[in-house]
Amino acid sequence: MESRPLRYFVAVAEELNFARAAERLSISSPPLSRTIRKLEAELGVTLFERTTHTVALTQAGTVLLAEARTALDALEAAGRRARRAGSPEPKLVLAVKADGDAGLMEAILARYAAEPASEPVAVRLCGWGEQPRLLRQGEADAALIHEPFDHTGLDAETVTVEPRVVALAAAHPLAARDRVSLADLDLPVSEPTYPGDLHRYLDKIVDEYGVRDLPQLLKLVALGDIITLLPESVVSLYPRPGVVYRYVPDAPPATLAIAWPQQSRSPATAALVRAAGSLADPEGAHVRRG
Amino acid sequence: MESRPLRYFVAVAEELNFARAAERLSISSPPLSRTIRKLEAELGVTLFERTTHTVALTQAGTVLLAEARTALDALEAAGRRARRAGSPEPKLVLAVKADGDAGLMEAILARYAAEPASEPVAVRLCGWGEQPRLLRQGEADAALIHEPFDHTGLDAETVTVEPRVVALAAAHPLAARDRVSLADLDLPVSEPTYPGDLHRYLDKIVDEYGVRDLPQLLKLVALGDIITLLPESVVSLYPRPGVVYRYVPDAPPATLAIAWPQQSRSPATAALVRAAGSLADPEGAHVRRG
DNA sequence: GCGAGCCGATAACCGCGAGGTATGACAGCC
DNA sequence: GGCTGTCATACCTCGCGGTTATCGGCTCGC
Repeated sequence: MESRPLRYFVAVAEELNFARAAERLSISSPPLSRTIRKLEAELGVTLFERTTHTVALTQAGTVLLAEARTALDALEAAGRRARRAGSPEPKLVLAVKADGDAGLMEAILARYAAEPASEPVAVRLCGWGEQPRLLRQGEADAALIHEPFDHTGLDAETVTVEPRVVALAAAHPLAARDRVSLADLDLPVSEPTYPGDLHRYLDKIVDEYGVRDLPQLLKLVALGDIITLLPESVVSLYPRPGVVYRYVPDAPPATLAIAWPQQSRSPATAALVRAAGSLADPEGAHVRRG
Repeated sequence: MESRPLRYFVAVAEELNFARAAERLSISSPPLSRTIRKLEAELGVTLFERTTHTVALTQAGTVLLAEARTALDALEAAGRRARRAGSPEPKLVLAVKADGDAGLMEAILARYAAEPASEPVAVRLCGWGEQPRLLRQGEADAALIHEPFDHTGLDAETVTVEPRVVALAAAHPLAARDRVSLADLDLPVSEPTYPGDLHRYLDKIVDEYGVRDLPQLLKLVALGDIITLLPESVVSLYPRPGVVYRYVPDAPPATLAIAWPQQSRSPATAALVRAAGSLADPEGAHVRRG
């Protein structure tokens, strides 16, 4: 199995249109068409159901799309990690969403610096939920990230668990109360599978309003357009005139984890994980693999 | 990053000799040499420390070797899984070492057949510890395997936990006893990290005597050359005149797990895992990911 | 119901780069 | 000091991945 045909296949599978896929790959469509046919022949399987005006994935194609993505990610990761390992002064790259460190970054780095296996650390700031991709593609060695996220190919360990607050417009009726319950908030989330629901809820807001970061999100809160649950640690970082924060004791807490690529067994990464893990309160901490 | 240079790199890294690597790849050495140099240039990193008579991996090379192996495995897996998914009647492939199913195979398959999402199952017999590779390279969808094994890229769930017996030559002094303790056996294994030690111990025997399966191993036992710990379930499967089995209550039990590739979320695989997992005794069962 | 417009497949051609052979440079060994 | 074994270089060839041009067929609009 070669990588190029798989890359081409992924492009077509994502576009479901040969012409657009070819453009995206910066080639013309004939070689793309040919390559896909050759791939199908090699696998002995039809990957696309084509009529003249529609392209659809077959069952085998659907399987291949998922597999190909992870394989190509692994390929990229191999190159990136080797490059970094050979750089004159290899640095450990720690990916963090801005202000997504629960205020623990300094403590983690300080503890890490005291470890014998420590190396210089470069902090890489990234956007909402970008961390898994960065780890999988070898652009980062470790990441601080809030649960839940897709653990595929990653190992993770809990760093800290924080209470939740709700961000409300100052004029909101509930703002008068000292603390509020989940039921008061009437969010479109169900209790049992809650963390995932909250994720989806945030995704919807991100889609709908196009917000890219916390300041923008809080602006919407101030305008009274939305309310949202946040980890306690953001309260002191984002004082906003029109926004009040209230504890939600019965909301599932926010879990911050440190994650790293599963096959990475480098002493430096291990030391960083140890440093972050040692901050966790003993009973709350646990390892989750996968 | 392309797959071909990586394949070449792995060959050289494993042979540590360009000529032999070229032969293994069925090419001549100049294009190999060139490709490696090009790869080094692309990564901006030297992968091998070469003198005229020795080739050694650099730090970056060591990192790349590990990463490349997993990436190439993923590539193979993509092809194999797509091929199987597209075959006229896709079958679920379950890898098992012969007699490594603790006698549960029939029960698992029967339960599975009752599941709504069940598909035909093909059992693939394999050798000692081959299962992880089969899963990673896409040759199997699930595997029954004894802990411990390398969980990288795999998820696993405990199926059953069995007591250990020791296989002794009939003439062995301890054969007179009804049950023996670990201390009596004087095996070169330490208690706390035991399962791994047992694995290493078996590996050593396999290396030293060239045994490939249980009958051969039991022959050595009958001859009095070795003693070995086994799961209880093999006792009734391998009655041997010169061999007696005795319980070892204080030995760590043998844990049989069902494992599957981490990214595999196919309903059929999930149903098989469910079927196998439902046989586990509730308190012994747990999911281990990674 | 028919023509215009898209879209994927095919054909013919081209150039790069992967592969081969021959040779060189160099170190260690009898 | 030749001999052997190693990796690198030089040079040639040819296949394959790339392009442009063209075809064939479905869909949609009027």
